[in-house]
Amino acid sequence: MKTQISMNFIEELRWRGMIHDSIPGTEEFLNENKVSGYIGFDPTADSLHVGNLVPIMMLKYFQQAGHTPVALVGGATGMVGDPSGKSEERQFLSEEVLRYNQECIHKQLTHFLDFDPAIPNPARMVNNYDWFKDIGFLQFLRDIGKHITINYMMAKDSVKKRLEGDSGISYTEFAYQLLQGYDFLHLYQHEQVRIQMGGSDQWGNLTTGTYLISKKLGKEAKAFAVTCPLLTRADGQKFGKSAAGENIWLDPKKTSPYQFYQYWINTSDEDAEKFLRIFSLRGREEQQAIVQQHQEDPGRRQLQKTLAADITLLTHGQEALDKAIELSNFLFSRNTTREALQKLSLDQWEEVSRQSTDTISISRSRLEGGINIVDLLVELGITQSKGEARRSIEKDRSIRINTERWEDSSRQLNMQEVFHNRYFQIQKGKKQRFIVKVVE
RNA sequence: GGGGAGAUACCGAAGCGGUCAAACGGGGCAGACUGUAAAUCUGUUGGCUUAGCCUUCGUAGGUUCGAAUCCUGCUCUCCCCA
Repeated sequence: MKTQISMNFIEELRWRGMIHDSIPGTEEFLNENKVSGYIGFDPTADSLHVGNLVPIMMLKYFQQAGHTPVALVGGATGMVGDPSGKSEERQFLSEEVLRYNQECIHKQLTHFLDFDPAIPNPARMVNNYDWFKDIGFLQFLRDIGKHITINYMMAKDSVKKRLEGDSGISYTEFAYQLLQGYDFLHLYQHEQVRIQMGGSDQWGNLTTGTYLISKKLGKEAKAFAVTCPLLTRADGQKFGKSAAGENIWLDPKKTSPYQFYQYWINTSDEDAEKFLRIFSLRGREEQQAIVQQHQEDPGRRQLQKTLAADITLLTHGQEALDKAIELSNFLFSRNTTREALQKLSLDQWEEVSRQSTDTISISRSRLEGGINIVDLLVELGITQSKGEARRSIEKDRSIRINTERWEDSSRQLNMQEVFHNRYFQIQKGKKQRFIVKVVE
């Protein structure tokens, strides 16, 4: 991963549409100094998800601009809970779970940031538990609490909303901003960090940090902050969630590269250009050319394909990307007919099934005597109930076996549909494709 | 502590003794049109051994030939007064 292109970081973010707010003077300061900057990640799950990708890309561009990115995992703050954007008090996670999650997140970040100590600005990873674990409550009150007034803390939007709301806010979450502010101060003093970045919902927390630094270290101490807008989708759905509302994870075990690729390929025209700007490492001119191509021939969906390929490459690597594309082409190509499936070798089927976590299995004994199609669809979880299965077949006419429409809900399916004694395909509608593996 | 309103399917919301598996809207799924876009139009959306049967209208009982609808206890939510 080569990341040594020097550029104006803020300018870069600007054309990519990634600036929501920044402290005055940030651009000049970054142009004159190569510094360290950080973003915090919550260790609330054992994988990052697509929603975390925006801050990750910020760090990526930060590093490309010659600065040093620091990823902070909130081992301590994660134990407390950020009230920003939350209407209710958060549940605690155990220390053990948090630690495991931190490790996983660290691993994932290495895909995006260059941690190689041989380069001048290798990325670093810190965990705020390391400096919080030894601080006593009294010490914290004297060192930090003294510098910030309650008035200041209550003026924050995140706090105000909760004070107005019904469920209130606990002292713990109220104090959260002090913890995050202290993070910045600590990193400022010990890691030469001069800027904190984050989503626009973090603005209040970031400014508490810069405020604390100036209070504690004096006016000469220069600290900056930049936030990016929260990503939205034109259709109003949450960005980074599947139709079912589940997160799209970066962990290939949770969301397969194929599914990941499919998430992006399904991006609407309206969103694709915006997303490409944020997530694609391609430069401005190149992106403009792609957008133009797309406008000339939208049917080719060059924009979505580029978007999906670029992000999948970055997240999962070349090999996984190639396979995701291959599988997508195979499953969605018009040329794929029953005959084409029949021609596939067993190895090819193995390959296809390995890539897709939409692969489901059924035991040979269930199939050999013939199984009712309705029972099969329910057993495989393709439909929720037999009623739905019948509706899909007879009313919607949306079930296809090995690309051919299945018309009769009472007809039995048997080993004749199974290729190489092992695999066959089921489609429900236009977008749901399943590889079924016959197991012993 | 006193008074009032309410809890209906994935969500919102009608229904106020039979014709209610429950109007309508949203969401979901599917079909048509397309480009695995968007918009639009259409169908569908508790389960089953489907001319029928079973389970659902906060929860437990009761009244009735018959209850989502009436009565009682319980739980929870919201509002007003203190």
